[in-house]
Amino acid sequence: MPRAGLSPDAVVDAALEILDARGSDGLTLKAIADATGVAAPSLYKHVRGLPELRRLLAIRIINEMADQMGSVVMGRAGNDALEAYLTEYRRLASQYPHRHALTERASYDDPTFAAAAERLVNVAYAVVRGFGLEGEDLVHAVRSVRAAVTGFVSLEQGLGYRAPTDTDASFAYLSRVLAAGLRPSPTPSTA
Amino acid sequence: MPRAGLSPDAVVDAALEILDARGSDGLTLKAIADATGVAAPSLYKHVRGLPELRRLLAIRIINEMADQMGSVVMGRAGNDALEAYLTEYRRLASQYPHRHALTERASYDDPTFAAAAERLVNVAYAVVRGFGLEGEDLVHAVRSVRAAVTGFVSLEQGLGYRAPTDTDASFAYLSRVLAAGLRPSPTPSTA
DNA sequence: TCGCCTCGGCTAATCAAATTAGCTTTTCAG
DNA sequence: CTGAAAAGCTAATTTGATTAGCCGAGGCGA
Repeated sequence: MPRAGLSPDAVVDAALEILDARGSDGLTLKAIADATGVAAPSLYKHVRGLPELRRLLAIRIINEMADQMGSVVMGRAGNDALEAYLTEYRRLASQYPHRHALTERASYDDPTFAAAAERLVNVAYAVVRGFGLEGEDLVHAVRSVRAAVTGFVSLEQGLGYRAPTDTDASFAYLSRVLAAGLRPSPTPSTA
Repeated sequence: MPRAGLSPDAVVDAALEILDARGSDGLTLKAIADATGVAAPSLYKHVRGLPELRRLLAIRIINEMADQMGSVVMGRAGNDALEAYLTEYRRLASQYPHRHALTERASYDDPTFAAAAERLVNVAYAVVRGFGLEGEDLVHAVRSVRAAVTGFVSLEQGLGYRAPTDTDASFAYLSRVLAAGLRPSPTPSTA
């Protein structure tokens, strides 16, 4: 029997496909084993177990997001960049809803994960910095923007928005609120 | 052998305690059975299965949230109400992080669930309406506020905020951005 | 009060998935 | 060419969900 030629990365590849196709509940070692043409226990040669695999998967997803978000934002500034950031974030989340779900509540201690998360967050910093914010306000603004967009996506994917009102319009509204809020002068900073 | 005197409600009671204490992963029928002094299969006399139980639990949690949020907001208006709404939402989520997590991605078709969700959303409507918004803008604004606050809470609970910057201050910042954004006149509505 | 029927609980059994143990066979460095 | 580590495998265990089918408790009408 020839070897399957697996590797931690290959396992994560397969896991990602299964996550996209069957969701978080469908992401089982059994399913991954079948998909890679290997017996379930063999996966342990590449990955410590399911929790570890989920962690690796989250890292992969976040890194890919960072790449994608970074490339979309690049070459833009100010409102244009913010708009692109928000839109692309939402687009990604709706294209890969299960990735977003897996990622959303991820909270790992591990440094590799932290590094990936930092890359992603840095895109937001780049965008928000373009609004002339600095210091603490910059941090607050980044957190606010990320909170708003991730929250919107979660609600949109969950049951969130039942009213017949157009969701795109709501997103545009939120974008305007954020854009307006990020102007350094009037609103924030002074309570 | 005396009866345990269970009921669907009692099962949900026990489930809620276990959820709070051990988190979503710890929420197993086995654990609930032990906690209620009954054998696991007996639970099926009250609940269709784990998925059903989770649904009932989500309904319970959302209804309780609606009660609590409603009572906190009552008697307040405008910025004061918004502030109270946001603060209480965040407080609840941090007091019961696992409830928030269970609830966040809940998406059930069932009408009872929809009713509970509507009660909760209505609190937000009450708050936002105080800013003089109507029609579509009202819906957009409610969605924006809910997105922002749930997103903030999720990020805060996940790994979200690693920077040393004070999280309370960030939340206050977000609150200001929202309050400013809800003024009907300038910002939104016209793109 | 008595007898019956339903309901709530139980035990036994099945199934699925994770995980562990221990064996075998590639593979590839030397 | 050889030996050890790596990568698979099968067998076995564990845990939890769920199903099947049995049985007593107890409330209620006659």
